[in-house]
Amino acid sequence: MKIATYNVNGIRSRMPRLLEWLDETKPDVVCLQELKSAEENLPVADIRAAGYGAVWHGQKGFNGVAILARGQDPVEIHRGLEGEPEDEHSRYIEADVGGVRIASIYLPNGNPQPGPKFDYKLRWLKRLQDRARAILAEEVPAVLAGDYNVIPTDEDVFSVQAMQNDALMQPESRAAFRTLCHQGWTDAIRTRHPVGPVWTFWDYQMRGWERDAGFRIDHLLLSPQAADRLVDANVDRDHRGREKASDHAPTWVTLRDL
DNA sequence: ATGGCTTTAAAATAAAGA
Repeated sequence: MKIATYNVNGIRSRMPRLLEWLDETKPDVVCLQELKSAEENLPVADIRAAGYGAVWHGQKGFNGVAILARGQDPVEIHRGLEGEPEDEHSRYIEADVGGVRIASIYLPNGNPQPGPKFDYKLRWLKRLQDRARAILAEEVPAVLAGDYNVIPTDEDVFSVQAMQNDALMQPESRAAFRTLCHQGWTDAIRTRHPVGPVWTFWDYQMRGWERDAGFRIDHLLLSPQAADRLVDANVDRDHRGREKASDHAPTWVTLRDL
């Protein structure tokens, strides 16, 4: 079972790339982020025509997450995170697909820091920890996949100096991500690629792709029951270099079938 | 320091991203 996460940076603008990637790589499950589309404008029919059922959590203008499943309809379990009722950002959706619990996550960016956006990011991380703990208690195979907007370590960024004041790599952001992992989650990419750069994002600005100036912020965290089945994990880097590409590349894990 | 891109929303610029 191949499970991928892909921050598309605007799904309507990215449809040619997304359909091409689905056709070439045929993932079983896809977690999308940054749909940037109101519910009524989502390309539901085009995705279904490509052979994927889906659950969607859209929002006009920005944010927005979805879970796609090849040849079946994901069964929605949860949408949004508890703990902040006034929070209307579409950043979390969770579903069951073929016996695996899947969450599609778009964590707040948090810039500029310090400031209210950074405070929101840290509160959101705390709320995610609470939900993740509840999922672990179910003792099921589960994958928390998405754009975490956290650079976990200095090895995960092209230049520590260039990014030192960025919300993505502040000690508080990293500590919260570490606390989440230490609940019992396995970082699939780092498990399969223990050292060296494995970028998932390259900035449109300052020729980020051409200079290979990237960082690793898209993560797939596996519950113990999923980690036991880990076969491989990687990034579809070449898709970042294509015409009209997202600034993120698709990132994926394969799990052994039961 | 702010962002030299890119997308969305909406009708010219502004917000947001990371």
